[in-house]
Amino acid sequence: MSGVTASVRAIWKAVRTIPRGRVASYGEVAALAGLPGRARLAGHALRRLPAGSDVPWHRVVRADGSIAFAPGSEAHARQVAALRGEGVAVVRGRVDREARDPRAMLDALLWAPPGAES
DNA sequence: GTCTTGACTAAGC
DNA sequence: GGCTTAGCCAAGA
Repeated sequence: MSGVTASVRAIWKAVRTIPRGRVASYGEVAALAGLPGRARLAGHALRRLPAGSDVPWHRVVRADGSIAFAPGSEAHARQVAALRGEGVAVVRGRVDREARDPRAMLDALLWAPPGAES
């Protein structure tokens, strides 16, 4: 359809499963998309993301919870603002631990894998 | 067709 | 906490 590969679309779909007020790392998103270890692919998928899409890309951060964009950049500020708007605390360019608590990994399994919702 | 770059990660120092 | 190395895949030149 849009020239993007199925893998990229799988990433987008996975990002949409991230619950509001919660964040996921690129690696988690890739795993959710059925592509474990392809974290870098997740980054490309988001970069390929068309403007105005319904994909909450701002909920995707690095493995350590830091924003992938360079601090001070417009994209960085926009992501921080979007996260805060959902109740996610962002300090020094990193999301608060609460949003990426290890226990949240259990929730990841409850996010319902593709095709399991409702 | 090959080479480089990139919104990454894990491991080692 | 930081920097470097190696591995991964896709898009652009």
